[in-house]
Amino acid sequence: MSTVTKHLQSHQRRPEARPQELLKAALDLFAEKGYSATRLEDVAIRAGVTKGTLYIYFENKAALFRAVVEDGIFPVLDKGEDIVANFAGGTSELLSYMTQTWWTLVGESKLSGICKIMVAEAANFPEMAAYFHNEVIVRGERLARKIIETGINTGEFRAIDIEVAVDSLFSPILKLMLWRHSFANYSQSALEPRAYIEKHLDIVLNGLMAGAKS
Amino acid sequence: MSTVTKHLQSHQRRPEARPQELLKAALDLFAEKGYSATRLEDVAIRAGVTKGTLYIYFENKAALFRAVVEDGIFPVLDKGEDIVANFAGGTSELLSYMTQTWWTLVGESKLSGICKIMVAEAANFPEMAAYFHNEVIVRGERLARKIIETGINTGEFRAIDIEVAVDSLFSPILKLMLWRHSFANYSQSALEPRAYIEKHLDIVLNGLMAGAKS
DNA sequence: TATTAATAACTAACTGGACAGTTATTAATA
DNA sequence: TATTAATAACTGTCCAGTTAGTTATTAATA
Repeated sequence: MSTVTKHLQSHQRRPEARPQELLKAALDLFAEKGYSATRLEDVAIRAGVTKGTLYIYFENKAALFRAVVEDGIFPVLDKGEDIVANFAGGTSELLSYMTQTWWTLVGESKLSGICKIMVAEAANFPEMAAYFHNEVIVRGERLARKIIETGINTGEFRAIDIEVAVDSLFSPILKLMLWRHSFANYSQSALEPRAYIEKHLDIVLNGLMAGAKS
Repeated sequence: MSTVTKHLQSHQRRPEARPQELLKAALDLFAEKGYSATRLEDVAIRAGVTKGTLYIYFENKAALFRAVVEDGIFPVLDKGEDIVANFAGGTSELLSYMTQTWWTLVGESKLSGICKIMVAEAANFPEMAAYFHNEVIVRGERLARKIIETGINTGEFRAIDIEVAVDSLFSPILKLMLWRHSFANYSQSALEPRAYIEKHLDIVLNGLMAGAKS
């Protein structure tokens, strides 16, 4: 065992850039493989460093994951809250705009993988699950509720159960995100996500029954 | 290291009962922890045997999981196909009956955990994912399609996109199943699943818009 | 401006625990 | 007594987290 090890390569030192590069690599791998199956060594290699370096910037695997969530999802929620607070048009238009924006910023991006991870690993990492639930899900649901409440208050929507309406509207988009990271290669859909979302909104807004309006 | 080991206990030999007991124990643990995080030793112990015995009855972990799926879900799909083939009433009633039956047989049972596992691990176990997709998801979707096609043909439903309608109707139930095994402890719903499902069907059948019928 | 001392970014190699799968041995049962 | 269910102890591998050692970079001093 040679204690005198040759270090053949010289390594750039860029302490400002490392955290973001590690977060990007981590998001890629977490989204692809899930939490447990992602190896920190792979994350490090993808970011162009070794595992030891990763531990300089992040305390442990859980802290890295938390940082990925905060870095990726919080800005999207901020944006969503901003849109809802400032939107001028009708509630149906807001719903359509919000879901399409969500799809662009989350569904299409690697962030949609976070959602799969949380469903998958919540039972094994209760602390992580509680954090994600409180910081992301609750916040997202509050946003959705607000939209539907507005629709009911303006008389645009019927006075249905808001909790259920939130899920009737957003569960298919959740499914779309989950499928992208699970069965995408096996289930070939005839539709693009954006068209799918529009058709879905049409169904939920206007109903399946013949004789329902427009 | 004593090669001469004392075997203090005497062990019952019940080769007929073992497989079912192992399947039951495996379903419990898979549903609770997921696929990777479930240890075969724990499955064996819960079934009252040791790990070596498990390997007498199942070739490996993947084979055990496959057996759990076949043993648990195939009978439910059989039953679903039977119901659809023989139902007499209207399509809305059939939808309601099917979703409630599904909830009783799958949602409420440990089987709902299988769904979570597949979403979670599909990317890491492509063979398992392909199998599950072809044998369970495709079969379930075919069933759902048939119901909606019937509704359109009888004039009960509008001529909407069937693929989208299937998801508009069933995604919230999927969400209910996934949540049961992930965020259940954090998100307290005001509604029981059965009431939730009825309200959801009301929304999708009749629409969210004010002025849509009944 | 050239030299050198201090700092900390970074690496490579290690540790320890976990777990899928194997096997030699024991003992129940037909 | 022959068969085989069942066990206990093992092997090999994987991986999060640690640490001892190396070197790029900064800045103080000559």
